[in-house]
Amino acid sequence: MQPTKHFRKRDAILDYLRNTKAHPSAETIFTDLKPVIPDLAMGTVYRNLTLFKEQGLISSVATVRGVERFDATTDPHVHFICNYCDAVEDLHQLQMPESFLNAAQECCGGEIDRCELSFTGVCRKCTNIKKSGESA
Amino acid sequence: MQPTKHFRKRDAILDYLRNTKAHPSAETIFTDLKPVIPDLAMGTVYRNLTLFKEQGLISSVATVRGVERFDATTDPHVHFICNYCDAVEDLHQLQMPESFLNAAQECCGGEIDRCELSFTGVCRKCTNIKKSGESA
DNA sequence: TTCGTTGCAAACATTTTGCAGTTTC
DNA sequence: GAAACTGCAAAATGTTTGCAACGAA
Repeated sequence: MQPTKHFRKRDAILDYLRNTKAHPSAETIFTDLKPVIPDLAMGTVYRNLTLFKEQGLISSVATVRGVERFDATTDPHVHFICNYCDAVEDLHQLQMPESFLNAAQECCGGEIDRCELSFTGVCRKCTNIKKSGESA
Repeated sequence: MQPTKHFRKRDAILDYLRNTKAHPSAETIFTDLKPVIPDLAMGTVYRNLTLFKEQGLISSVATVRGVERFDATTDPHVHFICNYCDAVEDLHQLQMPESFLNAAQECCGGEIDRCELSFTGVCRKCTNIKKSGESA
């Protein structure tokens, strides 16, 4: 059976997350979807985000200035967080060494189910802006 | 010149942080210090934590269930966060490979100033509790 | 009709802040 | 006395939730 034609907010939210690399906050999701779905409510965004997390469809990858950021990419990867523009980028190329993960499991003594690695700094774009500001 | 004898809240808060491995929240700091400093206010705790962060004396190591957790240990190290009891533990023994850090710097294109690695799971203590609960 | 989904607004929890009083030097 | 620090309470921020209305099957 075909999914209903009628627009379901839940699907829209998940689609949005699956089609972005920006690691958006609930607020960003809301703001971006609102023009498309005028009667969308923040409560719905939060409720569905909570649901998706429970279902393992998305994960919370960071909290930047007190705001939770989400990612629909399920395989573990490394993030870079910019202190200036608050962007959260993927560092796909980086792979955590297997031996390192094993060592972690070994020494924590408990059960590890997730691993979150974030580098913080100034992204390329903001570095350039800073530089041109200084030289001016 | 000797530091004043008079009790300064700021010092007490920093001392507290330097003498714990628990990665406490603002609330925990407040609750633990309150009996010792009865007229301590939450505002003071928050204000000083913000200050310490700016000065680089402490850092925010994680946000667990929406609550920020602090650490006065400045050298970068790995953390383990328990999903059951919300404990944040150090994994001192683990050292991130130098080559890995270099690769990160390389591929992010910007400037890295910090790196935060956290494993999430169930700590030894809570694993035991779960086990004894199941077998009972 | 039944159950899941949602809008709305109120409630909540955490953190920040303005102001006036206090402490430090 | 000037400047820094703090208590208090109010405000701001981000998130959750109760309830009634709505939608899908």
